[in-house]
Amino acid sequence: MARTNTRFVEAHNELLTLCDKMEIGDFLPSENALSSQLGVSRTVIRSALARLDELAIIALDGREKIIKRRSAKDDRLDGPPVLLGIEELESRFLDWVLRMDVPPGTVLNVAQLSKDFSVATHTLQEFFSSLSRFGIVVRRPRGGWVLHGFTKNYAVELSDFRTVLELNSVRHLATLPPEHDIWARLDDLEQEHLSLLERIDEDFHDFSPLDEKFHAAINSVVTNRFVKEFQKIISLVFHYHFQWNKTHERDRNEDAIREHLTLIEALRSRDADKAEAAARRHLATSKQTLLTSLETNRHAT
Amino acid sequence: MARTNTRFVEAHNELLTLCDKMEIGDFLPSENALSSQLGVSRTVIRSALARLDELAIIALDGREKIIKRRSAKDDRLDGPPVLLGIEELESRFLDWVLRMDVPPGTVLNVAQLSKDFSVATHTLQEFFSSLSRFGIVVRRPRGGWVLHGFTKNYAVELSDFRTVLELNSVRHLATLPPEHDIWARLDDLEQEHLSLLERIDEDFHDFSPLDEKFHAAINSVVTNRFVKEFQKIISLVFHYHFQWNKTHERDRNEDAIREHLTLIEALRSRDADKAEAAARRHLATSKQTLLTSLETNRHAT
DNA sequence: CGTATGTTTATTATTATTAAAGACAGTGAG
DNA sequence: CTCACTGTCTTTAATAATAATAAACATACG
Repeated sequence: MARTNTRFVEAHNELLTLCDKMEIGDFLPSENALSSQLGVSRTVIRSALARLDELAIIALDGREKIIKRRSAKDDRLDGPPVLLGIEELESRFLDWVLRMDVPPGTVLNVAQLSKDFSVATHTLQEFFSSLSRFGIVVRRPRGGWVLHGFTKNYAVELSDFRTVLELNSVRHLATLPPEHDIWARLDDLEQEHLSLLERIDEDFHDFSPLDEKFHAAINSVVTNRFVKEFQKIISLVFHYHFQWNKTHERDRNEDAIREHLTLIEALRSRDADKAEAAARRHLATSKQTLLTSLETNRHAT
Repeated sequence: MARTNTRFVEAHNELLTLCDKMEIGDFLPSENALSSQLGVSRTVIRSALARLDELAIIALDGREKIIKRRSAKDDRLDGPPVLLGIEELESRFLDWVLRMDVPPGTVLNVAQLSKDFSVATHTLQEFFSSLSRFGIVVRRPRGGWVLHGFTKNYAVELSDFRTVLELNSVRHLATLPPEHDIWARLDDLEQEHLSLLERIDEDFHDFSPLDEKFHAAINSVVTNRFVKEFQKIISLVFHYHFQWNKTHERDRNEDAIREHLTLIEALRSRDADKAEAAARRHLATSKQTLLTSLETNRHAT
């Protein structure tokens, strides 16, 4: 019970390799030095040293920590299974929703999911709480969580919000000086789009990552933590749903590529109005595709 | 240890009053009926009934639950102290940051705060996790939280984000038909502004709530959960900092009132460009005020 | 045969407990 | 003396254990 002693085990083993690197009879550095070297607190170092003393690998005598013998395989400790942190959890959870096609309204079982994802239940709770800010999950009155996002209404509002943010990026981008990095990136992206267009019949599946890359590039010119935070959610939801909707995928993607190219063209001409119009057109198409995909999948409420 | 039995205690007491309302010798309804009536699970009802049986207030005999006697004062149970939920916590926490003038970089002590706010530590953790989406607090590498928001950079990015959202609202508002509610609300707000302007020398403190009301009205025309979520954070941070900055408060507020009036005027003329320009000017002033207030308070990084 | 109850299982919210971090004070070598 | 080092103690956060609850299932009664 209580927290895992991963840090202790790791420090202990690291200390072993450290001893083996030194000569028998040498003195180990001070506890303070060791703690800052291994990046753990002195408390951990002291417990590890105490164990090494017990194993007679070192001899503690006041300030002196004399190395007495080499370490054996058995001296090393096995730590508990490492649990994932909250960052890894995010992508794993969203991937799960995506792949398993979890419908809105599903009750999320914290105990079960924590096993599946091998995280502490506690970590999942926190994670859900943070997602609840975006309404993707909501807390039920008496405990428990429900997957709530990914409904039609949600999609509409998210699309609209995306449009507001991205039009702002586009307007800003059109005013940037020619020496800005973005122009080179746009040139590269243009090449990638043209190349994909040539082999669209076979490789239309490759559009999705390219789409994400393109929109990420556009938004990268605005350095704003709120925009970036939303970008993550937005790109997730869009690509999630696009994977569902397999109807006319080839044609949709071809159209989208052409819209992207038009936007790049307009941006390069530095005509803000033209660029905005092109962006607006493309975002409207995206929104429509998203809504269609919702209807064909009957996940809407 | 483990969770509180609040639900049991409450159901138990409710059941007592229910019995007292009926005649001695009557039969209580079925467990299912009671559970749906009191809004708790059958398990809770069964535990409560079992206790009432022990106290000889009712007699359980197969399906029959016969009322045997009236309840006494002592039969009622006292529940544990009620802990606050996560919603109440939000306002209490933000209020604490505001009043105590907690500087950025402060390490937030979950154990201590959970006592102060009388919530479970667990609840605080979840709450911080949700705030971390907006960067107001951030998680430290090995556990713990730091108050991170409310720095200069944060303020700049928040202002910019606010501008993007609010200009969008303004553009939208200018296109609304005359029969829309918003026009009447704007008329009312105009009167309130004019009235405050007349007595500005004495009542300039009254501007802050009016400002919030005005901006809330503008944004109310966009029904989007993301916009609304942000509105909450934005209005908090702005009014938080404005309370700090007492320099030239009267003049600042008078200027802001005039800017509001100009914006109302422009909106009513349905000239989108004019309205946008007026809004942009006002938001720029707001941003400047926010930055100034940060510098005078030396909380910036 | 349907409704009510008895029983079991699953799941969550919360506490108790331990690991780790950090503070403080004492100690001894230079 | 003093400064780095160690011993001890306090505080804090992460996790396991646990009680409360919900829900599912099985059984019995009318």
